[in-house]
Amino acid sequence: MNDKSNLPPPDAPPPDAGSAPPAPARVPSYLQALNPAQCRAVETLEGPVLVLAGAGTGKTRVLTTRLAHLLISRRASPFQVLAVTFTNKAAREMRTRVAALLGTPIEGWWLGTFHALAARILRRHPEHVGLRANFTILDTDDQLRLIKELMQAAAVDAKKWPARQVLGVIERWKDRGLLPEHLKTEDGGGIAGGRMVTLYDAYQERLRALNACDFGDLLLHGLTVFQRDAEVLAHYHRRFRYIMVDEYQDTNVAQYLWLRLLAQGHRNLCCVGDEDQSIYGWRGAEIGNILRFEADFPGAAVIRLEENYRSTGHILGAASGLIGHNQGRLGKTLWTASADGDPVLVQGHLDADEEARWVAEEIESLQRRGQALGQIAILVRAGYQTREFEDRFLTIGLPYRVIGGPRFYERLEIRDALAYLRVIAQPDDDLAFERIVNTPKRGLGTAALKTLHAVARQAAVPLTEAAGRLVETDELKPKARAALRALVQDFERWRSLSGAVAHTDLARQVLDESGYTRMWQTDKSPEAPGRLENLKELINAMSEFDGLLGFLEHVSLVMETTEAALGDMVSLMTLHSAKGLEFEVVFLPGWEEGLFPNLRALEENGIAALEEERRLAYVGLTRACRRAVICHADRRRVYGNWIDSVPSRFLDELPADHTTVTSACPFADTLSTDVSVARAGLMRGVHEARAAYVGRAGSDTRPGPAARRVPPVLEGTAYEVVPRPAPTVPFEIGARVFHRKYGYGTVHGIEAGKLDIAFDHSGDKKVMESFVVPADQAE
DNA sequence: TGGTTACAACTTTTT
DNA sequence: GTTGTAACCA
Repeated sequence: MNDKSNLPPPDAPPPDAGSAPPAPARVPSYLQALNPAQCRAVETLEGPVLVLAGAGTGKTRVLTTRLAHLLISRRASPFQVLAVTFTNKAAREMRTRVAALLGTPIEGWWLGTFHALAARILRRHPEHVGLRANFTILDTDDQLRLIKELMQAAAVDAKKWPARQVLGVIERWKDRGLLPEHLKTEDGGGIAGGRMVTLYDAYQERLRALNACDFGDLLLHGLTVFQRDAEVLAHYHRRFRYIMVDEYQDTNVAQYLWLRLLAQGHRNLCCVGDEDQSIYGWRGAEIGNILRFEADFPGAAVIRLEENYRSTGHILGAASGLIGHNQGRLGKTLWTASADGDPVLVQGHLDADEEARWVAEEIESLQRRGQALGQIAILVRAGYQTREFEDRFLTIGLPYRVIGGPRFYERLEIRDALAYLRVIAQPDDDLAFERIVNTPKRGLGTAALKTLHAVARQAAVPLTEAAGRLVETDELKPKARAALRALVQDFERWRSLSGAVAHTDLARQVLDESGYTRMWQTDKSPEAPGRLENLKELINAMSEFDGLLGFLEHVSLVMETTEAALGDMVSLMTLHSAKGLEFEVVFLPGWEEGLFPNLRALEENGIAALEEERRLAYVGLTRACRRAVICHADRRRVYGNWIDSVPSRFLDELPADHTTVTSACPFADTLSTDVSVARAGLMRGVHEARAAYVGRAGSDTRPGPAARRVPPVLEGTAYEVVPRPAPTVPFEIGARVFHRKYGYGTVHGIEAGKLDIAFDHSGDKKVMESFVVPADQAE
């Protein structure tokens, strides 16, 4: 806990009485590396501070240096600093970078995500909210099953109001710090037949009975604990002398309230953020938090980081011009000392396929000039846009990776395995029990489950307990009874082992003895081997943790996949997942009305959504270091039908002196009037927007020579040209092959390194030889 | 209980 | 066009 011994000798004399802040004899080297604004952000330690850190202005550097500075100058011990991030990745990065600055790893400090820190506190005081210390943290899957159950019990039509939507409403309430008792019965409008609040109430009640909470509850319960127990709050006030928050623009109301309560102690709250990069409003983030900071914390110092170290002048100019159209801003003027570079290129296309083909050609041409593929990204508004690019890249054999796929802990087999472990760790976890009671099949079907539920409800006990009682009666048919008894005994045995055996061995044993492993071994579907592999990987991951409980906590709070291995490949991802990253070359396809700005977003949230979409565009542009290319297509297939599209209004908002506009549309200057009309319609209202989106033929409004393509010019850094690996094995017609994306298939045509493959589940595709392996070599 | 068919949905996503 | 879920049937 106390890590003073870990710290290097301080630059300043140690505080003897702990009162007077020590004055460093000289400016430490880690401060000399900063620019004046960054320096001020690091050295302004007392009182509320808002650091407005524009894109690429060295935000992380400031945060980590500030943290290191607090420790090195002996103003605070590690355990007196609370450092909150939004993602585990950010927390990890801060941890390693501070450790690097200090030259030693820090332990016992409070650095983590809102949720992880809140959970840590809640585990210490769970009784205030009716929980026990071993409470379960539910994931979306569990939440939805629970909601569905409750909706069925309340006879709410799940067709009309999908459980997803109901859960969404509850989560937004939680984001805003609202408990059922804060709401009026009619809140929630007509959703779920007007019974939203009743459902919310029932949901919370069930969670308590399950000794479980969801993500929102971690914060909400945290607030309740602080409000109910002044002693507890005072304890954390004493403890946290300095509080630092990253990505403040992404905090929701509950997080804001939580921070405000904790910061009341010493008032040393430093929030870092950028209102122009607030892109999570749709999941409860409240941009008002950052806009209101000075009003919330009177006397706050506001420090702007405006020197951008990432992008060229033209990219920065284009991005700044665009974001300047937003109203809700605190305002920053980013500048750079680097060269102007090339103007942002705006390129029109006929359709999405042509767009993908063109981008692929550009990438190949960049590659020929030595551009590393790993420094090229394609950032899309919606996940499905990656399809055309993937198809194209597969055809021409361009290596790429898609970021943001399905996550490890969300896979079916992993969730099943975890359910077994959860029941062992927390017998009240009915959701986990239900999940595996008949997986693998043990003849405990709907009838047996119904009886079991009845017993549980009648005696008001959890399912595990009810199962124990039920097998003593003859309510079940003999076969079902025997099966259930076996399961009950299994769990008793495993639970008694859990103290004695290593948790990894326990897990292995549970999977074997329950028949779960065998279930997949006998399964002949193509996914089965992979699933078994994943189960092994799960046990592997467990060994990093001391015990079962610690592992389960990790799984609940860190729902992320470990970083994919970094090969030299083009990255494909959504704009949202690109936040915080940077690439030398960025392609931004699909800048069309309806897609971007996104029509559904506008429908839901009007002008606020439009500004958020614009921030998303800003985030996209500012990811680029040297070159940004924006594309739009005249038509695009949306769910099977062709939709004519109009170039995005954001294109008009790009300052002309920072952009070069070309178009592949041969009618570029003949249809332009309709477009302005359509755009005007979008400004007036959403219904007209829809008409504009679906109804008009698209073209580029800008005058100028059609179809003249301005080739991208890169500044002359030379790179090693990496030769593509030669195809591995020659394939024959009829060969069974495996493909990373499309699965198993049969070759039925070969020409010039490309294979025609009939995939078992993905239809016929033309694929480069180097992208498939013989079926028997598949992982 | 498993398998098939019909129907609808379908923006972004971390914890 | 694709995918996932719910209802229905053998």
